[in-house]
Amino acid sequence: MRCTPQRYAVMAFLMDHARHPTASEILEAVNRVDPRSSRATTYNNLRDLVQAGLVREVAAEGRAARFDAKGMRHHHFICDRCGNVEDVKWYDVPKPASGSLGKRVLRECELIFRGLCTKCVPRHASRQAS
Amino acid sequence: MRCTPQRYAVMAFLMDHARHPTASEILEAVNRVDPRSSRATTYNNLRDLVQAGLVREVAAEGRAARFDAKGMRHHHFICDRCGNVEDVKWYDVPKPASGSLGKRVLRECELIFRGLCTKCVPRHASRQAS
DNA sequence: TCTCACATTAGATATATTCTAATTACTTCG
DNA sequence: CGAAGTAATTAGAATATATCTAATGTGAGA
Repeated sequence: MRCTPQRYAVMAFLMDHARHPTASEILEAVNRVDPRSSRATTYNNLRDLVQAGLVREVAAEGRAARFDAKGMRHHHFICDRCGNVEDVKWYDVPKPASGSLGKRVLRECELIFRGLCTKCVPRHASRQAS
Repeated sequence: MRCTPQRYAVMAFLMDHARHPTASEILEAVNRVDPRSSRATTYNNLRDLVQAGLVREVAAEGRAARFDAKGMRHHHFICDRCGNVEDVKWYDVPKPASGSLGKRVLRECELIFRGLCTKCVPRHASRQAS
């Protein structure tokens, strides 16, 4: 895999932003600076980077896929209210009772926390303002 | 919230199928039997059921949202190869070190395992056939 | 029965992603 | 350097997914 400017820009952006941007956000951000990159290229590059193991696609419910430079391992916190995905410091997780996984081969596991993020906690009592 | 035939059909289908179907799959399945239900209704009902706490939207990477009747709690196993989402018997997970969550309010947490599902293990060594 | 709030519907629209076919750029070889 | 082959990029079309709209249907209580 070559290191093209577009590919590099995608990777660089992901390394800089722990915010788990969507493909569109990445595309937009990359295009603000560099040789205009097209939608297709951004999606292609994201796919390639995921395949190469440099980037991870984050599991979340939202409609748009979110991405994450595979740096330090971490768990994820998803806010019930604003939908933001944030990182939570990694700690080891106990494996499931032997047997519950059957013949499956386990590669990794990750925790997903749900609740209210720091920004949304103060508004806890109030209804969804929007 | 009334119990309409369409809503009931959605719920019934989800209770019957631990397979985490997508909205389209639910729509299609429901329409095979009952008074034809429309896309909009299915999406509306899924949204209502999620809000009512009867159904959960599953966190996975795929493009289409997947749903899950909120029966017994369980974790999820996502196959690297075929993308299927399967249930894993629930067990309690240690809370993160106090402090890593900051001011956030934790509501629940769930584990996501990744690896190869029973069907895909035998083909482990081989390349992706498709 | 009448009425009103809630449900449903078809289809249009919006959003997200992938595909296609043509072009461009890098690398290797002469 | 220049030709040729391969990979990358591109614009826009096509597809998939989700939501919206406005009209219509339905059921419970007055």
